[in-house]
Amino acid sequence: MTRPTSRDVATAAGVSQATVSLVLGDKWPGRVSERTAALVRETATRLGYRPNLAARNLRLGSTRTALLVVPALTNEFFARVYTGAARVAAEHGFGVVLYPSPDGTGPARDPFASARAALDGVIASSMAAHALHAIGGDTLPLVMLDSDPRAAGSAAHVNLAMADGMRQVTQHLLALGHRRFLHLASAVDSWTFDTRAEALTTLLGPGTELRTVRSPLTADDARTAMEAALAAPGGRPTAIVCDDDILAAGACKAARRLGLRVPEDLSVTGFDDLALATAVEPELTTVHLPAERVGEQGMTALLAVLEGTPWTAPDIPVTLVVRDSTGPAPTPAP
Amino acid sequence: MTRPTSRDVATAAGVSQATVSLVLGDKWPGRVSERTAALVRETATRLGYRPNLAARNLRLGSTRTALLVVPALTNEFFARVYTGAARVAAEHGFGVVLYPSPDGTGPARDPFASARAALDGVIASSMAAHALHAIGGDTLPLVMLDSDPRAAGSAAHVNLAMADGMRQVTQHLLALGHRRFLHLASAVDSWTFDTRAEALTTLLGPGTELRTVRSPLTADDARTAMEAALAAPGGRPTAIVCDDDILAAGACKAARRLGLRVPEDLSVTGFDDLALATAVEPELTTVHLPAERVGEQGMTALLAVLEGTPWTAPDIPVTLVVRDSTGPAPTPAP
DNA sequence: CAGCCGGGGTAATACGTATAACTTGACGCG
DNA sequence: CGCGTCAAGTTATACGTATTACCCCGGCTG
Repeated sequence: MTRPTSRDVATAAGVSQATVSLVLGDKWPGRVSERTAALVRETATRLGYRPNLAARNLRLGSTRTALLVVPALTNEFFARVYTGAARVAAEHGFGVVLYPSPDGTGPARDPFASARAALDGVIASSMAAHALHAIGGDTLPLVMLDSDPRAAGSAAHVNLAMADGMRQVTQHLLALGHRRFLHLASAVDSWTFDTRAEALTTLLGPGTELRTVRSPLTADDARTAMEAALAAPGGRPTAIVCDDDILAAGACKAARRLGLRVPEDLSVTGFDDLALATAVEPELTTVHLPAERVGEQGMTALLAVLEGTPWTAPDIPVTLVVRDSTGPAPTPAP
Repeated sequence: MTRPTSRDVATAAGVSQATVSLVLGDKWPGRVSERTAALVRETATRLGYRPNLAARNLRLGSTRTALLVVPALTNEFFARVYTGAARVAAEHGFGVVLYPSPDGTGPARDPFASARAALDGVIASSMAAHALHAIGGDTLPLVMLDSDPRAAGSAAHVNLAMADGMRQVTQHLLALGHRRFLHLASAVDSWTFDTRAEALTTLLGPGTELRTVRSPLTADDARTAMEAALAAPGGRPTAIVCDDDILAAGACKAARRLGLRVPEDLSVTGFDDLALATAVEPELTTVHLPAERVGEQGMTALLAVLEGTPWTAPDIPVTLVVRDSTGPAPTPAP
């Protein structure tokens, strides 16, 4: 009643276990005759044979499995990163296993144990890098996603052109005449967000004003932050740059609650281009981040590293998608 | 430069490999003295020893790993199912690996191979059941999520009380005076959606009218379907029941494009209670589905099945959350 | 003092696979 | 005719762990 092994197949087919292994591994240029090969294959399927992956992994010393470390899968962005990584992995006979909650709600246990499998390498989002390091994940081949290229030593990097994304946002808003900016920034401490903040600061020239509010990436926080910011003295901002579509949607909603129209009175931009961006009204002007491609390139990079090939690639380009949440700056009425 | 094995630890500590295994496995009631145990542990951490999971799995004949088969992780609902399953799994020393694209874009290969690890059991969403069967996954302990309890033979089931959810929706809308309904139904062929459609049909009494449009679960499809439905002759519906929040959001947007106000002219309800539901305006009246609990119970059920315990549990209750997208039926004006 | 017991450990083994090393006929060629 | 060659397999082994069965020795008991 137990699963058949390669030896069972061998016995049933009247050959040796080695032959079975050779046939099923497609390793028989001239080792096995076509006749016996066919016999072995037929027997294997007849018995419903499936190789024991644990045994194979042990023998080969490699599991063809990568660990993807991300903050939370419920964030559509990371779900898409996973999808991309898993696709490339599958094309190369690899699997991807997740470690989604290093700082989240789950029990913060050893990912290498929770993976329940030996790992060949790790792909880690910078937003979970601290957990990685605390655990000793740096003993495995490592690819970092969206992390500071100057840090992290020898690890391969896959980065989005975040600074350029912010440049596109800024230029778009400046061209529309905006001068008073509010940056709804993520409270998460990460290279990604630092880079954006820095880019925004340097790109806004003289004659402009920038206020920054840091908050967690939830719509509620956006609302609270907005109310405080718009009630502040000294003239309210006309453009709100958000680190995330969720924040942007929250900002739009908060604005309307306060009696402001978007985009007539207030322009709002986001980041990510999630499904949410086109579900809300007005549809969000936002920076499209090709999340799947991040996953794909991350896996590609890891495969290269595993082969010993040095890997490097330019930042993944991002593009501003102009929709309905931005418009000309309002003329300073009464 | 290669990873240390338990034998390396043994040699370094001056004991046998068996002792190392005993100590690290916490299997020493009186087998090993406290002194040597401490020595072994110290040596292990000093060398950075990590047990080879492949070898352990082979030896134990179990990997403590479950496969979760879902349609797509980018659907927030399934991401949350995963999260719940992974949490319970981790509490029991189990891991969860995903097979997310049986009918999606990815290469539809053998999930048991793509998992790259021997599996102890499978948790499968009904929306991917066909793929499971075609592959032979029924040879493993199986838990079905939201599938027909009468089918699938002996497999354990974890179901949401979908019919009751639809009942709450219907009663809510009937109480508001609605009599003309449009059901934006999912085109996916699944017990989940069939149950809802059936419940809706039977719950709507005489004197009511129901039209049904089946479409994929995307906002764009909702829009198209809406335009067709509202332009149809014979009086337009006043209540739109959607199988999904994404559809509902699309329906709201389409309505507004057609010059109809929600909820004054048209009431809209969703299903799932995704983050989207509160991000859009008006916030959606929708049926809250505790997705994490589905994952948790799925994993709990699988653990029970693996222990040979028969498992059964009542349907998971769902609750209608009334927000701003539903209101009294408009009085039939001119 | 012999026997026995139990604490503290070790040697040996099996899990199922992939592959290197070896074997065995049959055959071609000098 | 003898030897190298080659096709077609087979035998043997190692991967790293968990666990069973065994061993040794000091002390207690009768």
